[in-house]
Amino acid sequence: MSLPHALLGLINYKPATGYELKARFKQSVHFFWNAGLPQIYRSLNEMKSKGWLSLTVQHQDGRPSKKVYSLTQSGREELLRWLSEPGEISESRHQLMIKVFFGNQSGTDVLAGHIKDWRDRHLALVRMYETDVPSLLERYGALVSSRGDAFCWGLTLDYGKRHAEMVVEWCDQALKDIEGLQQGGAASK
Amino acid sequence: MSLPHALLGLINYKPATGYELKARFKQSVHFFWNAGLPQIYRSLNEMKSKGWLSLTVQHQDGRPSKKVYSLTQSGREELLRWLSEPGEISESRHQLMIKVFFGNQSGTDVLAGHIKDWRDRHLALVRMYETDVPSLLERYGALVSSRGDAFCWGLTLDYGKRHAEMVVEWCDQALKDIEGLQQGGAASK
DNA sequence: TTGCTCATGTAACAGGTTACATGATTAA
DNA sequence: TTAATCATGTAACCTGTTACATGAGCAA
Repeated sequence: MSLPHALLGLINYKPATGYELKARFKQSVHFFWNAGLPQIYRSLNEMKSKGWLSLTVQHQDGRPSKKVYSLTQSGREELLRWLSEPGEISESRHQLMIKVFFGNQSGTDVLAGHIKDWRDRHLALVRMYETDVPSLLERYGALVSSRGDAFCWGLTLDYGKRHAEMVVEWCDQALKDIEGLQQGGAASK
Repeated sequence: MSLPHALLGLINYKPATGYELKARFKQSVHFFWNAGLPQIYRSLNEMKSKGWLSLTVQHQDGRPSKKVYSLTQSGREELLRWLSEPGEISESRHQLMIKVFFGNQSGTDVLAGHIKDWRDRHLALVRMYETDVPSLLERYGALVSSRGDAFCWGLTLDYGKRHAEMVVEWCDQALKDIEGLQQGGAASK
């Protein structure tokens, strides 16, 4: 369980409603984690009942009321406790790698098609990391920024970029290898 | 939903029981996907009721009977259909990156500790990809192997290794940056 | 007038994990 | 005699997704 802690971290920058939190996810950590609104609302309720959050209702004219959540002392403690805890090994469920693993059953043409797709998507991601994302982080950073925050966000950004680049390189090599296999020699029993 | 398809792929090499499939997962795709026994048994039942699998019960002396599943024609078709389908973008839920993102809230010492841990684990993974895993794949490959299968398995192996190497490199850079931040300049507002 | 943004949620379902239950064989 | 391996599963629970429900304001 970890979504509640991600929410604690975001709310700790600045109190927020569930709806706003959804948007903050999109602007910040959504490359590494995302969450739907129903799940956010559900989590906020649980967190409140654990005493991690306090709630202020803001009435608005002509719009639904806002439920603005803030961290309580106990919420702040829980966040720090979790952040200090050694992380669990994250399980990646990697659909494409399964398809690659069984690639001999689908045939190398199908396989090469998937890999080309994947390469394109990750190349686009690399571009995004280079152009769109920094400005996004900057805009988001403007809300609450300290130099330390910006530094940490930069680290995750760098990770995402390296990851996407690694994938592109792997795809290139794999496509070369497949070509070699198709031309070079018989690839059956 | 994709576990059933991974199971189809494994059974297609050779008929198997639920228990054996769990072991095969461990020997083959478990870097990219894993599954518990309850889930495997549940999936096998569903797959059978969809007509993808046929079942033979093998009685054994002094041991519980085996339920050996094989692919039906319809199962083979479903597997090929799924393998040809373009893959969904896999959502990685990356706990450590969340902790990095909020690293300024926990402090750079805690953060550096996590990253060191992670570096160690991935360095161990790199070593494993270099030594243990190839022999594992070979042993597994001996069961059913064709050159094409071995080739595809090698591709996933290469991906895993590249990934682990990339993580180690990122960790090294991040640790350097953190050090620089701690020495170089004030890291507050 | 069509669709987007703001703002709340509920209900049902799908997928994955953990705990519980059984019981024989075999190697340390 | 203790623990691991073989072999089956059920029940409960946690998490995440999708579909449904409401309703005002505003821009194209």
